[in-house]
Amino acid sequence: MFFGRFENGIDAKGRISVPSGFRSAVASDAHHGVYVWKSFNGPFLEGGGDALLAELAASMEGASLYDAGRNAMERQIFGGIRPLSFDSTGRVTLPKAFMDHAGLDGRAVFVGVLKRFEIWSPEAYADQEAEDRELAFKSKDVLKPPVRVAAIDEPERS
Amino acid sequence: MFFGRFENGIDAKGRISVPSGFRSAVASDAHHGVYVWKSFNGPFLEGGGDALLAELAASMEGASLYDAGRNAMERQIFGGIRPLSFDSTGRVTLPKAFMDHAGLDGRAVFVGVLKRFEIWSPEAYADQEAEDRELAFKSKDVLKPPVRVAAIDEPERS
DNA sequence: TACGTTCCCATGGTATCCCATTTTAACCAC
DNA sequence: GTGGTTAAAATGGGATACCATGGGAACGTA
Repeated sequence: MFFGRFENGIDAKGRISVPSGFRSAVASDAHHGVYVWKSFNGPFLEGGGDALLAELAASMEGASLYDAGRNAMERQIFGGIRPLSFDSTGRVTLPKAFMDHAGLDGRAVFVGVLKRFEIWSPEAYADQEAEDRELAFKSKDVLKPPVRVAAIDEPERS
Repeated sequence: MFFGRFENGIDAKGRISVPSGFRSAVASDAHHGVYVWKSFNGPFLEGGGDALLAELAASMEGASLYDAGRNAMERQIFGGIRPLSFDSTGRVTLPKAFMDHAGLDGRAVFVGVLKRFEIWSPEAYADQEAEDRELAFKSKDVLKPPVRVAAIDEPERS
């Protein structure tokens, strides 16, 4: 499970430390690292561990094998997934294309959303957050979370 | 289940003893600790155990994985949650950002509210309590609680 | 040769762990 | 009820390990 917001630096080689809490969330996986892809939902990256891949595969089961939408989504998601390995200090190297997609430059924000996590540029995340606040408020009756959504603040350095 | 009011100290490292009754409430959880987040509802923290987390996660089910409202709410809620682990004596260390949100400085009040608990600064809690007492009194006929609301007293040292 | 990628080691800061002490609460005997 | 004994809880501080980050060496490829 991935929790919390953390902002870390990206060095000249494209390396970034994965927050330690995120690392321990995938510590028992066969793959010593995380799977990351360009979100087709916006200018950010998504990622997760072995468990997430299984869930994504399962969520495709509903549609027919040759449904056009399913195939498009499969290509988008699975075709674009890159397994990134941790180095000895827990960093991964982001492919340049990923950084371009998310507009990353120097720093990045990790956001844990249980089974997944997202990687945003600090600027894009600030914008998205404002939108999220409104959307979450509108959706609160549909999703009925046990806590009320009202205010949000800065991600912290990990 | 979390019950009672307890006031404990926060040391220079940001550590605070979780009341032993609260610890035993999550003793059987997989996570040896509690999940805490900044309340969306005021200047205090909220927390709970695995059971509460499962309830939060369940409230997200039903919407498509990429429903915009769900995504927004996931980022807002889970992005703000931090799992805090107990040390060998049952303390957790509060992130600085959390202490700022709740205005904590030196001491804090734990309030058990069944599935959840709240963490207040003693001053903010005193204010809130005065308000609560009045509100609870006004609402007693509307809500028809099975127990009578009459008097409230000091939080005890745990 | 020039460049990119992958290891490897070094460092400063922070948080975690461990041990010791104090305080509080619970229990028992009288 | 009183006093004393014991166990549990809360607190304090120092040592240690971990985290995030920077840079260099080795390797492969264009």
